[in-house]
Amino acid sequence: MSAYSPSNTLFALVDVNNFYVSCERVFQPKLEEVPMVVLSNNDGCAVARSAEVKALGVKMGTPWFQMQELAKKHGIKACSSNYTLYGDMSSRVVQVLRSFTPNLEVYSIDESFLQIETVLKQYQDTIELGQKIKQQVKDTTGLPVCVGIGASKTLAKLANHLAKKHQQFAGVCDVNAMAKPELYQWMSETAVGEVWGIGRQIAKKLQAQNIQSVFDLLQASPQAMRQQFGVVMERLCYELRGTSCLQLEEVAPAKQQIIASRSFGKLVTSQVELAQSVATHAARAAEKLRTQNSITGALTVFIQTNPFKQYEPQHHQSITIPLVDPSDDTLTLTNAALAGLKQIYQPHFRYKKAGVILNLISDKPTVQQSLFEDMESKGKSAHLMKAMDEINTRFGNAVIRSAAVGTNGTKQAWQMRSSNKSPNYTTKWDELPVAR
DNA sequence: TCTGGGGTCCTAGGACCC
DNA sequence: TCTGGGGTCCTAGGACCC
Repeated sequence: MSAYSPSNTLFALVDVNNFYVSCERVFQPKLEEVPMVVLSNNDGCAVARSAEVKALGVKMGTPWFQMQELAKKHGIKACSSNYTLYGDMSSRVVQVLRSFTPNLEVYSIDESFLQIETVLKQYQDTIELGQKIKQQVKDTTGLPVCVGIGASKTLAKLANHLAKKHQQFAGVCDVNAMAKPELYQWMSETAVGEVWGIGRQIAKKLQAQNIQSVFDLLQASPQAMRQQFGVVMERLCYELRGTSCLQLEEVAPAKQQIIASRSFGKLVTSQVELAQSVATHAARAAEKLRTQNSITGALTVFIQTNPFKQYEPQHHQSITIPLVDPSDDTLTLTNAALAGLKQIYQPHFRYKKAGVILNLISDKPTVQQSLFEDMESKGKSAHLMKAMDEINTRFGNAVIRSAAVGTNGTKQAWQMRSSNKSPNYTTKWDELPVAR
């Protein structure tokens, strides 16, 4: 049996180009064509770049002070961020998209997935639909978007990337409608690190085994990828092959945590100053908590030194304070946070950041896995390999959570548990021949 | 001198119960 | 039949996303 069912679904990913920059330009048209960035809190670093600035090779997150020279040379303008404005623009975009289909997932502030196979019959083809969406968003909100279409979310993401990068798509790309050779060509020209879910670390490991392009990854065996990188990677491989594993999430799942944190404009050493900041964060977090009608059963406080100051002593400390009675009360949460701070604070360090995390109450089961390989390394391997073969032939691709082998002197027995992500084969004893 | 602020999921491993 | 650490909860931390 397989956890992955084939489907004929078609996803469209609609993504606003350079979202924060584009929002600023809607209200300041004179910034159109001007190379510009939007800066983070404290005007620390660039969190959005215009196309011109990207073309200059400026990376996401580049500190503003590091690009002074470049800015002077190319006339780069900088804006402080205005998240209220961006949030408002975001909901306007979503409103337009909903007029195309109710089957929509708001994935982030500037991206939505649409399930489009049912809408399609009103249009000549997917490209026409994509262009309509693009035009409609532009006319209504002033924001430029690109549309990527594919048989899975991951492919829709990839298509969106192609639409953004390559002029000839005119902002709309459907990898599902493409002939295979053409798709493979694009895939081999796209670095594996561009795939949704492949970050820096994994990309590095993949490249080390000569998986450089998206096409290379497509060729790799999902099972082998799972062994090395885990179940998320396996899912991703199937997604790339056009088997959809990630569903549209039309209703946003309840949040599991709420974070309120800030960097300091300058380094802080005194407990009093830290306490002021922690109290502010606790209050802000409590406010967020109440607006979504939840309560918290535990609260985490953390303080950190500046990781960029390599030669300064580093201190990352956090503590979780359980609340006897789950609460949403500002005073209760603030007091708990301050009590936590008292326990982790150490003088002599220069702190850069402080924050509060609320852990929301949920009935989600915890997931644990331990691997055969690990048990083997603990010296239980004598008969484990046999047991493993046995288990594999019987249960195929079940995710094994733990396994054990025992003996009564003449017979071997094994026990396994699967994870709760796959069919639950809980405890099961069986006999194996004794190995010698 | 100056380097964001949110989130998610998965895995490892300790502690305690039986 | 009845093997032997398994069951379960919790926390920390790494990887990813925008």
